[in-house]
Formats: sequence, C-alpha cells, structure tokens
Amino acid sequence: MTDNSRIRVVVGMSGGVDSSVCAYLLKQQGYDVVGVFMKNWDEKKDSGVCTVTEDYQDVAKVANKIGIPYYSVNFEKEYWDGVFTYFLDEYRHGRTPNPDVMCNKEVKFKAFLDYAMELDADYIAMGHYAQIKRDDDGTVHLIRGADQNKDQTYFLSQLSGKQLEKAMFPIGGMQKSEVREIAKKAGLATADKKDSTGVCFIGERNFSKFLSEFLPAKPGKMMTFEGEYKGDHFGLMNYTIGQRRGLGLGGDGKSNEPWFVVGKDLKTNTLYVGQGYHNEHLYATSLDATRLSFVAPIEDRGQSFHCTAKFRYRQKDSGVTVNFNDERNKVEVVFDDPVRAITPGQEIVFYDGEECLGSGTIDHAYQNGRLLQYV
RNA sequence: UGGGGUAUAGCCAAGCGGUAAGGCAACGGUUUUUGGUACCGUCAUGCACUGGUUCGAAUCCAGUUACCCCAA
Repeated sequence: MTDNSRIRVVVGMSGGVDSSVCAYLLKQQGYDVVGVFMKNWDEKKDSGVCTVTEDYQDVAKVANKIGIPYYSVNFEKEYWDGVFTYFLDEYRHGRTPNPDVMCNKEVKFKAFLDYAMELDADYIAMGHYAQIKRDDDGTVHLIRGADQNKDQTYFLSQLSGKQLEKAMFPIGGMQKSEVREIAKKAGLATADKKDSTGVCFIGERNFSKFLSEFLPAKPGKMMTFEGEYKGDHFGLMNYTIGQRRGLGLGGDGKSNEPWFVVGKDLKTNTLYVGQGYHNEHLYATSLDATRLSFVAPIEDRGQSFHCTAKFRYRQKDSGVTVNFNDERNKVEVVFDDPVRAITPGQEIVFYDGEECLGSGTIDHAYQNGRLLQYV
C-alpha cells in the first residue's frame, strides 16, 4: 500500500451519503483528508425552508466519526454572480437554463477548487457518480459513473481538463447501493438520508413561486399553432418545451389526449400548446449549440464527427453528427433519429462510449431545416 | 312562444330499469443534484329541477328551467 498520508485531499461535503462515503473512503486509504461544507445560498433570499443547518450538522457528525477536520465556506457571492444571474437571465430570454451545470463550472470546480488550493490541497474530491481517466501524457478524460442509473457526467460536462486535473471521484466506480452499504457499515449518520433533489444548494422549491420572487410573471395567451385560443398562461418562464402539467386544459370532444407545451414566442408572450405526447411540433432533427466546452482536446476528430449525445439528464443517448463552424465556437448537431422536446438553454452533452467529451448549450432546434418556435 | 334535440364531476364522455365506465385537468406521491418527462394513487351517496310509475330510475312518464337546431 502506498503512503498517502502526505497527500492532502479536500472533500466537498454536502451532508449527504455520497460525499460522506467519499471522505470515509479517502480516510481509509490513508490520505490527509479535510472536509469542507459549502454554503452558497441564503434561504432568506427567498421564502424557502432552511436545511443548511441540518446538513452542516450531518457533516460535523460524519467528520467526527471518521476523524477528519472540517470547515465551512461561503460562496454565496460567487454562486449569485456565476450561476444565479445567468439562471435568471436565461429565463428572461424565454429559455430553460441548467443551473447545476453552471454551478459545477463556476463554483465547485472554480471557487471551491481555488479555496482548496489555498488550504494546500493536492486534490479536491466530490461525491459525484463520475470517473476520471488520466493518460500518461497528462490528458484528463471524464468517464461515466459505473452506476448507469446515477451517472452525473451530464452536470460535469462543461468542465475543462484543467479543472478536472485536481479532482477525485472516490465513489464514481461504485453502485449507489454499495455506497449506502458502506455508509451503514461505517455507522455514518447520513447512511439512510434521502437523496437530495432540486437545484443544487437551493433545494426543493415550488418552482413557479420561487421564480416569481426574482422575475415578474407576465400572463399571456395559450394558443395552438392552428390559431385557436385555449386559455391564459401565468408567465412564459413557468413553462418549458414538452411540459404537460400546469396547463389546465381538458378534453374538447375531438380528443382527450393530454396537452403539452409545443412552443413559445417571447415577442408576443404567447405559449403554444398542442395535444399528444408525440405532437409533431415537439420533434427536432437538428440543433445549434454554442458555449462549447470539451474536457480533452478534440481537434483530432476534425470538423465533423459522429458520436452519441444526451439532451437532458437521465435520458438515453442518441446518435448524432457534430459539425463545427470554422471558428469552432458553434456546432450544428444533426440527429440520427428525430428527438423530442429539444429545449433552448439546456445542455447537449456529447459521449463517445463511456467517455463524456464535453457539451454545449442549445440555442435553436430545427425540424428538417425549419426553425422551431421555441423561444 | 310552431316543430325537433340535448341536459351525467372543472372539460370531454359511457350508461338504454338493477344500484354512476374511461380519458383530460386538478391534487397527492414515486423516480430525479436543473426545469420537465414518465410512473403510481385520489377524485360524483349522485346523473338540470320538481313530482310520478316501479321491489328498484341517470335510465320510463309528466311538468318546469336552460341551451342548441330547423322553420317562421
């Protein structure tokens, strides 16, 4: 066994099982482990419930149990400037942002990473279900978590190799059930704690209510693309492409199929609705994406290459062809088969087998070359 | 103010004398580090109203009310 005692690892501890087990495993492996809890959101900013205190207490319990020092840092400003302003701005533009992708890019693997380095860390560790592969020449690759059901590379896809260079994902090669088992055997307080959901650091919220505390909700009309008025919506920001719930539309004698959001028009403040899960307006054949970021250099793949992609978290991969523009700052992605509910503002994440190549942010969706009215 | 038709939950809608299907919406939950999707569960002691026939009526009869259609 190699001596790891001189290698310092700063673990981002959230108060959940995954990061608890991370810290535990690293300690077992003899590393010089330091736990750090991040506080990035002040619940006083909205009327949300406060779970921060409880989470920090759990971090303390776990840290004490495994015998490591622990601290708390506050990145509220970094989170607000790097994540939340972007988040609100995307909604203002009628798009649907993915704050957690940005959170990893701007906070966990930037502000937190810098902070860890100030603590003389050699590495930072996180409880993500993802794996890292390092080539002999130092190139870093991001690999899907071994638990296909929990893989979180989608949220890490905007990270650069540089950011991942110093990262460790101790549970990336494990199944969630194994992680819980380890936590239980080690007697960690978080062993049976429910997995957290909701926006990272903000948590579960009544989304419409939450948004309305930051952005004005402008009611408008719900129309079909055939021009039929179907009712009113309470603000375009409260709906996303392919959404079913919240429309309040029932059967009309012609069809009793459920209604979905099939389009938006920010200029006229119109929400377009249509019936049927397989509504024709929900299927795209290609898209444009910018804000590209790749973990490892991909120039050797040329101007155009085929790979697989995910357009949402926990969605099955689809085959796609990626075509770069000359400046390589924008891609046109053509799908092997039509894809439902491509949404501007969301990430398109590229994979080659188990490797996560990187991602871009979706700007426009097209159906056989025709722009779909999605913003 | 002649004739015909329809009235079942928020929206559609089955039921045709035997003790209120189903879908949509809504609500609750499961899944989920975004939003969403998907999945599961709940949802009419009552069928426009008032009488009547019947052991038994949303279902038959009469009257009332509302809306629709065709004639004027």
